[in-house]
Amino acid sequence: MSAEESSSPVDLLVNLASAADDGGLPVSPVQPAYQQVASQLLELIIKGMVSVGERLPAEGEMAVQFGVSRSTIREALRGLSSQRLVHTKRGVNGGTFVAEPSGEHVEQYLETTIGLLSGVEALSVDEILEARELFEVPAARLAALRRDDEELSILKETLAPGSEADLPGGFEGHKEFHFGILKASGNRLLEVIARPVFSVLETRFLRDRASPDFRATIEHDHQDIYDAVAAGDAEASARLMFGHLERLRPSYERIDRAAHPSAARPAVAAEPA
Amino acid sequence: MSAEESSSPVDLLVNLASAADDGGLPVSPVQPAYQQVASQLLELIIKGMVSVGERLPAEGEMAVQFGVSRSTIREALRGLSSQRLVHTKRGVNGGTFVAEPSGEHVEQYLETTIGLLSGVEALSVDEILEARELFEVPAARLAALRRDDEELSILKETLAPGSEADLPGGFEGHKEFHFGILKASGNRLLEVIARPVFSVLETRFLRDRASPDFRATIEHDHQDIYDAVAAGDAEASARLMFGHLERLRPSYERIDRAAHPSAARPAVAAEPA
DNA sequence: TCAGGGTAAAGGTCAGACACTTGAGCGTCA
DNA sequence: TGACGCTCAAGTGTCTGACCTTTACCCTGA
Repeated sequence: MSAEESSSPVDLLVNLASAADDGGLPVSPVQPAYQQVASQLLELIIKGMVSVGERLPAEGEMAVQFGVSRSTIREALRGLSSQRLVHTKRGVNGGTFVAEPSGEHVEQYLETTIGLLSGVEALSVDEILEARELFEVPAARLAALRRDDEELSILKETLAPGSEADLPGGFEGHKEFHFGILKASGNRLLEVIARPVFSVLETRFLRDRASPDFRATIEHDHQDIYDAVAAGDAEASARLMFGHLERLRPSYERIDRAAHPSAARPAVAAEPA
Repeated sequence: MSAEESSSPVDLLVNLASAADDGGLPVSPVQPAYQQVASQLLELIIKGMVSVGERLPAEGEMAVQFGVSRSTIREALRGLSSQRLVHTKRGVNGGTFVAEPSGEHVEQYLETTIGLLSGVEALSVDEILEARELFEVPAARLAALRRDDEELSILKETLAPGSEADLPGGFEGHKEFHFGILKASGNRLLEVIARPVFSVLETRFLRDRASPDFRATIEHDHQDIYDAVAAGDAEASARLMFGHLERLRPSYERIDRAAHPSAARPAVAAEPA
């Protein structure tokens, strides 16, 4: 209850007047101490005042500096570490370190959250499907223009027939192919964002696992897209990807019909050209 | 260190054999108890075994059920609450509640993380810029097709000349215009993802605030785009948005030149048609 | 030189206590 | 009858202080 005295022997304390955001109706007077501590540490990280890999003071030291107990510091730290902003190590030379941000963590978070958003009113399957097309069609275009030999050979691997046939539904190859396209697009932000969107659709909204001949269709599509990407034909890649996704669409639809009888806005996606 | 006895008087405990992911080199034998607890609670939430708004048992009760101390439970809870998966309330009828997932939280998280990713090797400004075009150009197209009257009038507001002229750089209107387009696109996932991408560019990579005549150019662009959206001309909207973003590009570039001398891959963005 | 044990720093966990918040119930008084 | 206010209890917030566990480093001895 007293992060007031920022006497900071170490130069960590910021004590930004936390009267910041009254986000609406419930005018909560003060934040819990652990939140204030977390906010201040977050500020330090975001503003780059502590750099990646750097060690924060020991929990006990921070407790003294912030004028709170070690438990409070630890609760603040848990929050940050669950956002992958810091990580802790035990033992001598252990401590709390500013984490190197990684795309994987973002993907993980997005997959969880998009899944949850789709569980409430906040997001319909149609929107996720549309977003997927918005991301993957340009990705295919970019992949055709930028893929290097290694990316291409990795992509080719995912086409290998039967190699994963034993997997439930045989959709692992499907997944890897699309991830390969995203990777070959050469835009890591696009990759980081599109992968969880794809994953949510696969893991949460795919009821009817592929029938044999539908699966053959998919594999045929993949082969065509691969050929276009390999040939460096951007527009063909985009067009084929669009066709592919449109063919897949019925497999995903009809899931949230009941739960979300939203006003069906016209489905106009990213048809290339 | 003993979340073993899932005797669950309440039907909450899942005790999924947490031997899951050895994520690489450091083969840590066991996870800390607070992480195990957090994982199990996360599982409950993701799988929908506890529904949105529902109250979890009191901290003390959970401590008994999981066979750990209340501090451990609280640390686990801090992690979940910092991911906005739960929130706590004090007082009678207080407790820990499964949070309603909201797009705002995702945006907040994405803005932070994309910013951090761009601070290390993981993401270049070019990639962010490209992603922005990938998102906003289709958004303009969709906005032209779907915008309703309210969205249109809100969008019009952001064009009001001089109303925000006092703001630093006068870029608030700029921001609101682009957010308005995203909203009018009618795809909430696209909106949630594109907004933080925009924000990162604005807040972290915009050094030279607009000169007066450059600002005039921007406002002119916005007016044109608005007209196209209002007219329902999808392709014109997309084309104009593309041109607009290309005109803005130089303002963002040249920031990470030194830090990221990455192999400049050909910049081929989402030119419409 | 190298293996082994000791050591100390730092996080992980626990138990118990008290403070603060807040809704609900109850009673009093106008 | 209704509004105000008091009290109570449940539950989170915070603190204290202790002990355990992990682990890099150092020192010793073969």
